Amino acid sequence: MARPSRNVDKLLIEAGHELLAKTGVRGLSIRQLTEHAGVNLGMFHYHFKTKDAFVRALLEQKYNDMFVNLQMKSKDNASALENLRASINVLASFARDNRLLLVRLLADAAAGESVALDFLRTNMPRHLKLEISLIKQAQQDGALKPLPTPQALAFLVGAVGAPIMVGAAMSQSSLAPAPIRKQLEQFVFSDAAIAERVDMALLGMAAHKQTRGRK
Amino acid sequence: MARPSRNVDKLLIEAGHELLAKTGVRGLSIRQLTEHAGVNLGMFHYHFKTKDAFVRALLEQKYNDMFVNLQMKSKDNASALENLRASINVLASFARDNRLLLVRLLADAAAGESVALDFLRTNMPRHLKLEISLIKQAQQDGALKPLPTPQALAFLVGAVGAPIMVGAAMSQSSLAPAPIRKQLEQFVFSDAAIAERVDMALLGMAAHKQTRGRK
DNA sequence: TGTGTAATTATACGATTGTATAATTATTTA
DNA sequence: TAAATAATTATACAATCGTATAATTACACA
Repeated sequence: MARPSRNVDKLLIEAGHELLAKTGVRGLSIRQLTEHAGVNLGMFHYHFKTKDAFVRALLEQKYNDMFVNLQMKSKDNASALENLRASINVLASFARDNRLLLVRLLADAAAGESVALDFLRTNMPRHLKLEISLIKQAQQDGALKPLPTPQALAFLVGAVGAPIMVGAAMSQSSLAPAPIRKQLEQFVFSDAAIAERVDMALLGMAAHKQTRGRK
Repeated sequence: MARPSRNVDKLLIEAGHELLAKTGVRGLSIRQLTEHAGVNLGMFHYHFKTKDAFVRALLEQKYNDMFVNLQMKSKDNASALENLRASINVLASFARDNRLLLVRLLADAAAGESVALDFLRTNMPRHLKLEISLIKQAQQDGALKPLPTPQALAFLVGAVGAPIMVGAAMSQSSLAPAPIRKQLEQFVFSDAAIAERVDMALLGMAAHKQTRGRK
């Protein structure tokens, strides 16, 4: 190496993390990025060549940072239902902590952004695998009533996770005034609120002696 | 009027509805739009001036088309809980029927698109007002356990609605393979699946003699 | 039949985008 | 000290974007 690097690639990555959470993939402009990082425009192409490659690197790094701490270990001595409860709680707290990026990622994916779609396609199934098997196990145990897996998973994840995503989107888009945000923090984002939703969802999915008629 | 109109404005609106559901606000290009409508580029400015105005017109019209059929009438002789159950079912079926546009709208809003945000800010509260009051009423009746309103509403809407939105996004983005889509149709989108989720959610929120400890 | 006028066309402007590259700088090493 | 070379700069290109407008067309009506 002839000339020592000023590590502008790291500056770019850093700025990228800040901006991506605010603008999403499509809204992220390279010039805005380099300006924010205090770096020459040409350096972007020098290090990353294309925007897609950059965002990929960004997501990959964030993914590694985030998911290192997400080790889910089931206890063999506990029931499938209790393992599921614990697992969903961990997953939801994790989603809460990284809600800004997750909301962006989902929004980008919904908008058809291929980088975001690829990322989700590659990484999401891995993290839902455990939950799916626990749901099936708990159903076999008779602790949860037999539901089609897509329905069961969607219900559980929706009931617990959707409030987090919607809350995050509302907070960031100023769709909610300041006082509402405080309420969100306490009643939707807190560990207690998450645990409460998990309990309610599992209670709703529980096997009951008598199915309630609808309507 | 000197020269008879060929009604290109209606062609544009029609093409707009088709494209908006696929591309979102940001991804919608005027040239792509006029091309799709088989119309000269200049006609766009002639009729709508700006993209924002066009999208506003698009959403307004869609809104009128959609929400005409969404008349929610509570029955006085039924309990608040049963009124809530019926109301959520109607709302969810409605979301299911218009899921393509709704997903786009949410994604655009999450991306900070001001037209989408304005639309949601203006129209969403009106439709949730009834549900909020019914939740409070059912809680006073002792049918639902006392939860903070944001938590109760988010849980209910998330549990019932999130599966629809996620399913729609997955179907459209080819994030789900074809066989999975068939499953979605049956186990997530159907009236029966919706009703099942509503029942489960309300069951989870119900007042129970003894609160289950968590963990 | 000719005139007024609304609808339509072709074209252009300026801004912004992602990407690319030749020239210059600053350092290591021989 | 000179040569080699990685890092950095300034600048440019082609495409696309939303928006705008002068010129042309086609019809209603007097």
